[in-house]
Amino acid sequence: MTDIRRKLQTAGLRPTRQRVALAELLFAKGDRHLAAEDLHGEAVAIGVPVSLATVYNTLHQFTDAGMLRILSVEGSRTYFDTNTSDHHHFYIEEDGEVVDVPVTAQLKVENLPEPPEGMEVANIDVVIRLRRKG
Amino acid sequence: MTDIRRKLQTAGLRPTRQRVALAELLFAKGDRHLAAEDLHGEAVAIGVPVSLATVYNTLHQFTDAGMLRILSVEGSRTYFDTNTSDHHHFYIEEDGEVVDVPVTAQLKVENLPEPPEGMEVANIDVVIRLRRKG
DNA sequence: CTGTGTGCAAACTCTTTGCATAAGT
DNA sequence: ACTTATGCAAAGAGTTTGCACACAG
Repeated sequence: MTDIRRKLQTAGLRPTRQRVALAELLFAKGDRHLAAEDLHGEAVAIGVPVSLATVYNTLHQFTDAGMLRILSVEGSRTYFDTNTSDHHHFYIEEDGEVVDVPVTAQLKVENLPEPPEGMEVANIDVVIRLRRKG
Repeated sequence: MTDIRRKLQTAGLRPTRQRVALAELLFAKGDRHLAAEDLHGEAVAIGVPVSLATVYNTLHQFTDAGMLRILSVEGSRTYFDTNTSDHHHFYIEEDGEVVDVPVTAQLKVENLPEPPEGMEVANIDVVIRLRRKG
């Protein structure tokens, strides 16, 4: 609670009603991947009538502050990930659902190539696309 | 030429003027990643006045036929990849540009986790996001 | 001929923006 | 008070769709 307010302060963001509420939703229950509309729905559901535009603003501010990451998955919607450390994802096309690869899997990427001149690696996304067996 | 027509036939697609022209653009020069508007621009540039809607239709038909793949990169635009085999990408955020990781890099993904019950791996996308060194 | 493909324009979805109002310090 | 955040509604980008006309087999 107060640590959420502190977290926001540190990021240079005023701990407004909306931002605190959204941050609580995002960071209370471990790793989450969600789109703006999902978060908006949750906020409204618990009686925090924030606007969708503010949810978008807030998600981007949190991303700029390093509190969230944007997932590399195709599709029209942008997914934000509350886990900003290096980890990887299953992606189920049919449902557009994203699931963490369990850390216990110890998935490793080997022989990482040299990036082109003047570039450095920002991060690595591994997306394992799944389809229903049949 | 005729092999492109055959390729289309095999996929159950009539080799129409537009589809042949688009297929030639796509598959003539090795691996390419492009968005619908890019391909549309190229077609118009060489005097094949195909409509954007047809380019979208065609790209999806080719994808369904396994001739193209959709890339897992975030962002508003959908990128299609003419290389459908397992290979990986650099993604330069600032430019929205996608570059193949050279095959010589021999990048390997190890300890691939078990997919959840009833699921199988369709493919694996590794996106190495780059930023300008500074 | 018959059925599929194409093109246009309109519709749609997700996201961003401008500006007046509200809230934080 | 002063400044930044919020909300609304409108605009924007990319993509999809419906339907009349055109073309391939």
